[in-house]
Amino acid sequence: MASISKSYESHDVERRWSADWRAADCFAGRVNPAKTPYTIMIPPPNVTGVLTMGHVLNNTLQDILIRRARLEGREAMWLPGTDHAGIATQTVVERELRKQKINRRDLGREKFLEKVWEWRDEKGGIILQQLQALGASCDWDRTQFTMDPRYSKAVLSVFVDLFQKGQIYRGKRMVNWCPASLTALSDEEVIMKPAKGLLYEVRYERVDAPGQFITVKTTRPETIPGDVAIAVHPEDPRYASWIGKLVRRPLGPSAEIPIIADAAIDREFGSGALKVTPAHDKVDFEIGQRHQLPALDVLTAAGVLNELAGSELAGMERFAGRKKAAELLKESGALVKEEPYDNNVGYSERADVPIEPRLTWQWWLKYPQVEAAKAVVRDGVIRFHPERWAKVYLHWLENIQDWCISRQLWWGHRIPVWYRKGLDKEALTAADLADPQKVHVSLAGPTDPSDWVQEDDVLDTWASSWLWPFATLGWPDQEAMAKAGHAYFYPTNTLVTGPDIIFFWVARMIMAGLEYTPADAPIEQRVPFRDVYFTGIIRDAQGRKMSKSLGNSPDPLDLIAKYGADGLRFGIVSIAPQGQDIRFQEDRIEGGKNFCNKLWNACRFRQMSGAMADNSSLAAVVARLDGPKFDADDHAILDRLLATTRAVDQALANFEFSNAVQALYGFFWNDFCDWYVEVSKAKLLEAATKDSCLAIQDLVLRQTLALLHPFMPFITEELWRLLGYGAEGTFLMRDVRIEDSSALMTEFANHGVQLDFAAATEVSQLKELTSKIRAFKADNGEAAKKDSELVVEASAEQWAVLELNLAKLKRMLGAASISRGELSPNASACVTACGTWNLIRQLNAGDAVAEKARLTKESEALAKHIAGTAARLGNEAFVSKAPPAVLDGARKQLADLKAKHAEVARLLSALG
RNA sequence: GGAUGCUUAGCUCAGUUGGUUAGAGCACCUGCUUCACACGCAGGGGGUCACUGGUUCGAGUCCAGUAGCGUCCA
Repeated sequence: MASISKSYESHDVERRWSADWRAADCFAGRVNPAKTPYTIMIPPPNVTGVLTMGHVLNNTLQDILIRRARLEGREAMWLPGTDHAGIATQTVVERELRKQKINRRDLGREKFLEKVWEWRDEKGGIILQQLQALGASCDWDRTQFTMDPRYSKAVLSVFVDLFQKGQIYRGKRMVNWCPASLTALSDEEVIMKPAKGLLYEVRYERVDAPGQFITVKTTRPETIPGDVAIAVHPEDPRYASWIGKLVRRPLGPSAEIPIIADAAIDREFGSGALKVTPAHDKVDFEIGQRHQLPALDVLTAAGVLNELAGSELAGMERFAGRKKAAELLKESGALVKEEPYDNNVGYSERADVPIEPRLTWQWWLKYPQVEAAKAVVRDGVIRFHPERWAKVYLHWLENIQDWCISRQLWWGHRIPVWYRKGLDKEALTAADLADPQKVHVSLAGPTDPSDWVQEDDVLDTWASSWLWPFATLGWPDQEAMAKAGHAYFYPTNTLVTGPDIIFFWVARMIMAGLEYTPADAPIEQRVPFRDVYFTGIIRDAQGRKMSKSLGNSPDPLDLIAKYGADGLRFGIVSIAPQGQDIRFQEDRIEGGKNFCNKLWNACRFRQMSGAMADNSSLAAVVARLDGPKFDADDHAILDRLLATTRAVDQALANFEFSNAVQALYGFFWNDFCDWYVEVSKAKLLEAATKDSCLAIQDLVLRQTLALLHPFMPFITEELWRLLGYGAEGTFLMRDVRIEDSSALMTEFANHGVQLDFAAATEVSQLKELTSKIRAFKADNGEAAKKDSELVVEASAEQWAVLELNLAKLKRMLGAASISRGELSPNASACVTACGTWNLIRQLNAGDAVAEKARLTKESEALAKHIAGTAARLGNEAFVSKAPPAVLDGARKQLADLKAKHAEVARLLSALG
């Protein structure tokens, strides 16, 4: 067997196991009716993406769930893939092409798409390799891409189906227009940002009464040429006589526009009058509709003022146009005032430019299954963790708006709609759209393609990823579904994602899942997942969101190089409390690495301590235990092992990942390494106790490695092999079944090992004694002294306990001897209370004075505490109302305190 | 404006149905190259639990309000 090196070197270990696991096909999920499946679909990262800290957290958690499920004997399947990310990818490739002085429009649609595919084949999906470096145990052979031909077919067939069901329609409506990407966006893709702008007060002169003006306030004077009316509230007395009159538009081609009355007007804002510009504002558009007003669009798609804006503004970019418009209004005297104004401006999520409300033809989806989608979350068929996100989800569904699913892009699923040649797309009526002679909608396309023109638009990316949980399993193709094991792996179990895409993705997947499963199937079979775990957002140390532009996001690959994948995983999980945002601090990752090293060295110590015996199975290790010869430490460490096993089980069942990590860390470092391994050093010197002690170490290490494996897969697999727990060709990650605490106890019982759970009390007393004596030695500058002569005052019973543990204590206390003594009144000696025992120590005169002061202080503190407890017990209300257990606790506490107080008094008097 | 989360040690955070003297990691101080580990060991200091009021025998924990920070929605 290879010996274990002095420190853990992650790089080689990770590379080696990555390769071995892949070669042995350890990640594959296969249909196996003898096992219960456990499925996770990865939230597909953008194909343009690179690994961020958010991905590290999210995917580590998924890998923990998947690896744990495997260890529990379930058929785990984690399906990976990438999202074609319409706008993002198209933007990246366009940028690349621009460097070569190539414009997408010059290239043409087909050639451009070829370029995108080339880019994707060459550079796309790097993130999947990065996930492999992190140790993600995805079933890589199942990797999916939302633009794969088969997946695309699923997307388009859903479009056709929903169209046929009447859920999809085409309409000319106000959309969020991105003037940079030249496409419509859904409401969810618009980010509201506070902006500092100017509010312009502009006056419009009455046509029939020159010299009389009505003023309005606007942030967008450049759209004045698009004004078609001024609106006031019908009950506003200030304007009662104005309604129906005409005013002159103060900018752009000269025009006279009416003053109209509309109840939607806010009388409190500005002068109570609103300029109505239906082409450039959603509210104005609605007012325009109510009053049959035209919409004058003064902007081009790219956000440049057009000829309708008038010769002075035409050709100007919208923000320059705004400035110019203000100047022109000033010159003509129409600008009354200009003041700073804070408001919220919608930005395009992708292009990060202000969006423009714009009237365009788009495809819209009336969401299916809205009520059912509410019910499954409300009724707990799907459980959100933390639960509070359910409220956010339900609120969105309550106020749901139709989804604009068309995008004016090339990269994406081209909408399977064909228009009869020669038809004016912009002039189609609802009847036209329903007429198969004029509009053809199908997967296959028309049989006479030359007579038709296909829709240019593609679908919103989310209109493909909302099918992810089942389209990745071959749906709707029966043969592909059978091959992928759809019937076995669907529905999936857990979704791990960020709350930022609860609307984009989670809600839509639930609706799609419900829509595309048989309505008569049990509801548990129709939802796409049962549990949704929402991670927190990783922020930098200052609490800012990590972003490329701020450059405040560490590169996870650098962190892997520095701390190891396991260190990174362990560290990030340890700082990821349930559902709270996370402030990233690199020292926590360093802590993860240090823990790896600790684990490594504890195993190294085991290897150096004695020959390896049969570790090949739990039964084999347990058979080596010599139960009847266990001392208190043996009982206690196994007791703690069982408790830790239970704590981890429970934490994982509740998605409390950081609690699981904390339980393992505390157990292994403090209970095992700092205490049990230290007491082992004496036990290993005795032939009588050596073998059983080594067996206990083997047992603890075995169980700890299994419990830790989901969190730190590489180092645990390596140590598993090095310590002989698994034979060549077998893997901890694939071939091992983790035991829960009751299985461990059964195994112990089978081999005649009966744990004494009371031993923990004795051990905690020994720990207190040890710690007190060490503190005493440290106080006296004897911390490193190896040959202290210690005298302990103890009753016969107490001494009997100490005697059993003398060898261990001597070693840990640096004592040449520990003997029993009695305190006699003598100014040069005193005792220190060490839990149940007292340490007698010799003092010189000066130290005696200090000791007296110390004891006096302690006595006073005790007296104060006693008074408090006594007062509590003296309170009749407390005695009559508190539960018996609490009452007993208080009484016992008082008795203990009094005993301690008396003891301190005795020591004081002994000091003279 | 509505919703929601947070405020506990110098920092980042735990603290499960209310119950002894509120915990961890890091940082800090002291000592130690002890035959697994200095990526370590031992010892130590450090907290009016944001504020105000209420409920209760008892509040970090429950309720109401206030302030500050954050997020989502409009």
